[in-house]
Amino acid sequence: MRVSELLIPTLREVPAEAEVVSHQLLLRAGFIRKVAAGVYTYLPLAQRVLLKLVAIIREEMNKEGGQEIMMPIVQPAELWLRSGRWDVYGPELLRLNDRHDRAFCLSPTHEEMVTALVAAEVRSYKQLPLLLYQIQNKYRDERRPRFGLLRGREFIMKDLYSFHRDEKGLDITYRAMYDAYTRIFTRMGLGFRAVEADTGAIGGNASHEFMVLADSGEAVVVYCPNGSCGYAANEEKADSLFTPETGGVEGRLELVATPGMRTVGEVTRFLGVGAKQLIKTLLYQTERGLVAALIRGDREVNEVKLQNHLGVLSLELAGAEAVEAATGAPPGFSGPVGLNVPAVVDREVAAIEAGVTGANKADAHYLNVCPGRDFPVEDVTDIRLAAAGDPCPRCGQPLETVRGIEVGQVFKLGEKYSRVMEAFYLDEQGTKHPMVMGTYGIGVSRSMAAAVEQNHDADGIIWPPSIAPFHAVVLPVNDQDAEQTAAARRVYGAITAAGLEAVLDDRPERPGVKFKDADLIGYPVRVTAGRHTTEGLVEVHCRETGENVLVGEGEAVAAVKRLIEK
RNA sequence: CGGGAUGUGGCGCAGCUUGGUGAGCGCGCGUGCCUUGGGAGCACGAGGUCGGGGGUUCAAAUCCCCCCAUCCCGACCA
Repeated sequence: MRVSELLIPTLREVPAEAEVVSHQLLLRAGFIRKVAAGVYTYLPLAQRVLLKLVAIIREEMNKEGGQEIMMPIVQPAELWLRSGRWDVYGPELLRLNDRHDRAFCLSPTHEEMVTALVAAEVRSYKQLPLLLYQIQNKYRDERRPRFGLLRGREFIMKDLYSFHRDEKGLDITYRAMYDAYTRIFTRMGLGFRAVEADTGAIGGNASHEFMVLADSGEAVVVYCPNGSCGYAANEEKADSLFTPETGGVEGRLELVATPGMRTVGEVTRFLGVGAKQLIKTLLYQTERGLVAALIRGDREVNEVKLQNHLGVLSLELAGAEAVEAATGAPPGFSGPVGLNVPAVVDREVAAIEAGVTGANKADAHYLNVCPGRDFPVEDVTDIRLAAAGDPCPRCGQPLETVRGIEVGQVFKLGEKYSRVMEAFYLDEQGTKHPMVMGTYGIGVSRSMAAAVEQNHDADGIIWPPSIAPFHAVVLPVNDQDAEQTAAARRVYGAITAAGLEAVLDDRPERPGVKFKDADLIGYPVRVTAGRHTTEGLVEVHCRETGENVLVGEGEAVAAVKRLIEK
């Protein structure tokens, strides 16, 4: 294709709204344009990349027996009322009403719809397992869309849903999907890591997330640097070895004045004690009422762990009024002594001999607080957030953390949806069972942005060849030079005839403009027809390495191939 | 949802404090000349409801009120 005929509106300046590099470069290089906050149009170059990503995904899904279907994005409320998620999903579900005032939503995911379909059409164990997938737009009314394609309100997802007669069947497909995902992201040229993920309060017993490692990622991955161990989990799921430290020496409970000292930092400085001796008391509001979480002063609560432990659907820190009503003191002075709220005690707190806590009185703390003596220790568990430096739960080496962009997740759903949507099958004996389900997602549009986050330099994008919009650009330096333009056309023709995808930059622009655009757009290979065409030579340049070789016109195709296949 | 900021031609911005002069600058765009190995130069030119609505005033991009949009920060670790 000719660049003069393509819609590639590159920008010299960075649009003010773009914060992260993938957003900036995709805008500048003419891949995307914003329509509304978190909603984008994909221009021709982006569409080509998306089609490549989709082709890779489709191939690997089909290889595992997936059958592609298409489902409505607009879905009736009844479907979501049946699963209970109409109420649970909250404001992130983009809802709308039709002219008859019937309620609908734009689907953020299709478990309900696909399970209803299978419930209606599949009856027998002979029809299982069944793997259905779709690649479509999905919607999430983010409270705050940001980072361009990384956190949009409309995004493209591949979701595969698997239906099995039992856990054993699910395990096989789960493993197959895990392997397929590994192949997919490898083929996309992404540096990624599969990590253990949390399965949430309801259902499910295994999940992995596929993280593209990038500083701009919103997710934190905790991993063990010991290669032979290989432990890796997302921050919410991550465990660490329990290494109890008995802080302090048992003594008499003592009330001290701590005027205005609310935070751990303030209290430790004021009293001259270590943060490890502080017992933070956090009050959470749940649908079953207030709950206190006790955690060491130098730790943070892992709310996912806490929520799972409690088995509640909603969990959020209580407001100042609620804290005051329950403890009699403003936030900052809460403590477990005499507190009439059920408490979850972190196992590290239980090990403290004599700690410091809020006194449930404004401007006062207790010293020498003994767990068990001064307050009941009944519900002990691990509710702390793992952090860098903690010992690995498997091998004990210090853990490290890295940021990542979640591009895929595989999840064992179990029977949660099949039960509520009544997806049952009959076994050989004619007995009815709920189907066992799995769900496996890939963020397609997000993967494109993640690829840019990971593959760029000061000049622009550096597409991995497997997902580049075109493999090569052929660039005549001087568009007035008949020899150069003729050579460029010949090489372009040879490259495309060889089955590669190329563009010919035939614009009547000065060379600098064409070079800059080529770097910005990130074609993996550039073929330059310049001064050496008089000797029958063209330059073949690798965007990634900067490698530049002069070859005879006839060898240009082979040189391009070598660079994109390496 | 809370806080902050911004909204002026396609993009990036100035002008607003202290109301009144032809609404300006750079880039981009069109035409012509010229130039051709890293976003050239000259000339001419097109293009703007100053986010929207209301108000104050003889007069509003500029002051006041409301709304909308966009971006950033935060969303409470006691």
